[in-house]
Amino acid sequence: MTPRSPRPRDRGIPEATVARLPVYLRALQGMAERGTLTISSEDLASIAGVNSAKLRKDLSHLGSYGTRGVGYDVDYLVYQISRELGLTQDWTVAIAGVGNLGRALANYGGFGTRGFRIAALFDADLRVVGDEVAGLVVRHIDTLEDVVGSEDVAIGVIATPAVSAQGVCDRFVEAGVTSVLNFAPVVLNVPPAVDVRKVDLSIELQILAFHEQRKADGQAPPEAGWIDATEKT
Amino acid sequence: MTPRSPRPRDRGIPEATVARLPVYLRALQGMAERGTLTISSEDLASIAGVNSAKLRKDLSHLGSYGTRGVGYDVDYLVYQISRELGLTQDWTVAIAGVGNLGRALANYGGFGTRGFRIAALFDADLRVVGDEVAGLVVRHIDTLEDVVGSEDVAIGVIATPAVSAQGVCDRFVEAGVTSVLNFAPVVLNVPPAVDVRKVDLSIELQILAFHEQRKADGQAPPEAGWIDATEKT
DNA sequence: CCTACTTTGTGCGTACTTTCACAAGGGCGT
DNA sequence: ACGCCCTTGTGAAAGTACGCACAAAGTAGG
Ligand SMILES: NC(=O)c1ccc[n+]([C@@H]2O[C@H](COP(=O)([O-])OP(=O)(O)OC[C@H]3O[C@@H](n4cnc5c(N)ncnc54)[C@H](O)[C@@H]3O)[C@@H](O)[C@H]2O)c1
Ligand SMILES: NC(=O)c1ccc[n+]([C@@H]2O[C@H](COP(=O)([O-])OP(=O)(O)OC[C@H]3O[C@@H](n4cnc5c(N)ncnc54)[C@H](O)[C@@H]3O)[C@@H](O)[C@H]2O)c1
Repeated sequence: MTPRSPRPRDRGIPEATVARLPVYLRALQGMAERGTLTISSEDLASIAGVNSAKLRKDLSHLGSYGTRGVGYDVDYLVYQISRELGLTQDWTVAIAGVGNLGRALANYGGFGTRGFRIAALFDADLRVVGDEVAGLVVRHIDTLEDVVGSEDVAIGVIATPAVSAQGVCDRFVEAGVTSVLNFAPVVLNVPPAVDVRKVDLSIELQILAFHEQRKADGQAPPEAGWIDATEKT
Repeated sequence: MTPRSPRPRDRGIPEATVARLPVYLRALQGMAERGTLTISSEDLASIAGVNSAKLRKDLSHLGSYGTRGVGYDVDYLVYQISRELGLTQDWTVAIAGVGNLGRALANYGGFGTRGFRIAALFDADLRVVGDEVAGLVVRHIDTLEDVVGSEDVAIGVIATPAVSAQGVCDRFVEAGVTSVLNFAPVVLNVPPAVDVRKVDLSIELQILAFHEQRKADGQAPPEAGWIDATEKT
């Protein structure tokens, strides 16, 4: 039953590790651009804002790609992480809701450069449908099923108002999309085979407010040196 | 040394709980608008997309605000969570970087309604400085220190390009801001007394890609029934 | 007042995460 | 060819988080 024929790495990479791999990847790509050939776990961890033991353990889930006494080959590690994350192929993205946020997303260049191709924009508002945004013509939401099928959309982005989000999500799912990125402030209900990730700015602000209040309440919390700000999610 | 005079709640609320309180709060506010007076942990958990035991344990960190056999009083719980999160006061927010994203944020109405007042917009581009966006005149980034001081800004939002982010962050911190929400794809370095939360769309997409690849590789992962999509952060 | 029923609050086992600390591996200088 | 020194990879410990299952507490009805 052990299907570990090609690579030594295990099937099960911890979720916490997966969430950090993109951070390492970005740091490594920066190093590569600057011409660095190898990097130690200590240095990379420092750039990525994590503990070096954590970094090593994270990377150990992919395999033994380091060289003791030397560190990691930057290019090789970039490749391994990219492959692990599924970035050696391109992914097709569709955005539903072309308002303030949807437009910002569509116009953002940082996606395409990382292997995410925005293939379609949808909106329900007839004043918006037909507009050209970021080189794409906004389609009517009712064509979602057709387009998702023909364009082979893998990831659906929801940037509609909250009330419409569940409906749009259902349509994405019905059309075969199994990954959804949700910006609307609602909890989406999906079948278990579908992954949903949410980005919720109000929640982020509220978490900050909580800690801000704590600082004000008590007193100055203990201090010592500088730390790196990583996700405290 | 036990300063637990007024409320029974403990000083230490788990981070994971804090991150969920805003979700509960939103669900409860929806209930309140619809005129619901009380709600059971089971029902609220279902709406919020969490396990009911988890919900009860989360709420128990604030105190014993439920009534056995009945549930929780919606209005009372809204108040308690709001107070815990520090939403009984307004928080002043400043946004640095008024590009695609900064504009979307400034124009977004969902902040003000939740006690977050956008007090200032900053940009470095002289073609942008002076523009009116969402009723505010964009100020030059070099006035940041003055404005943050006079407006008593508590939260700084960074929506500049990645290269400028650390510099802008440093200025916020120097000016006394101790909470930062970062949209730029870089790891910010801050003193320990400062909280940073990041929103990184590329990372979210890459995490989705990872799971998408897994689905394609192996087979449908084991599951059963419908689940609610909560943060898997 | 007493019984039946509902729902909270939490003790406890399990699983995941982080961090420490160090043996083992590998390069490099001599 | 050898030994030193650096850095990885990983056991083990400590810290968090989760979710089951149930006693306790409260409501409602007779
Ligand atoms: N703008 C922000 O900075 C921001 C911040 C946080 C959260 N959000 C959330 O993101 C979402 C979008 O925000 P926005 O500011 O872009 O809103 P918006 O009102 O500017 O845009 C929403 C767009 O969705 C379209 N739409 C409505 N129903 C639709 C449907 N059923 N199918 C397809 N399209 C539909 C509308 O026509 C509109 O163009 C909202 O849920 C909002 O709460 C936005
Ligand atoms: N637009 C999106 O949907 C999106 C998505 C993901 C991430 N991001 C990130 O958010 C940030 C902003 O994205 P954007 O699309 O709005 O970029 P943008 O280029 O449209 O806007 C950036 C703005 O920041 C200003 N700026 C540059 N240097 C500055 C400085 N030192 N001080 C103050 N302002 C400065 C620029 O003048 C410009 O107006 C970027 O880091 C980007 O990677 C954006």
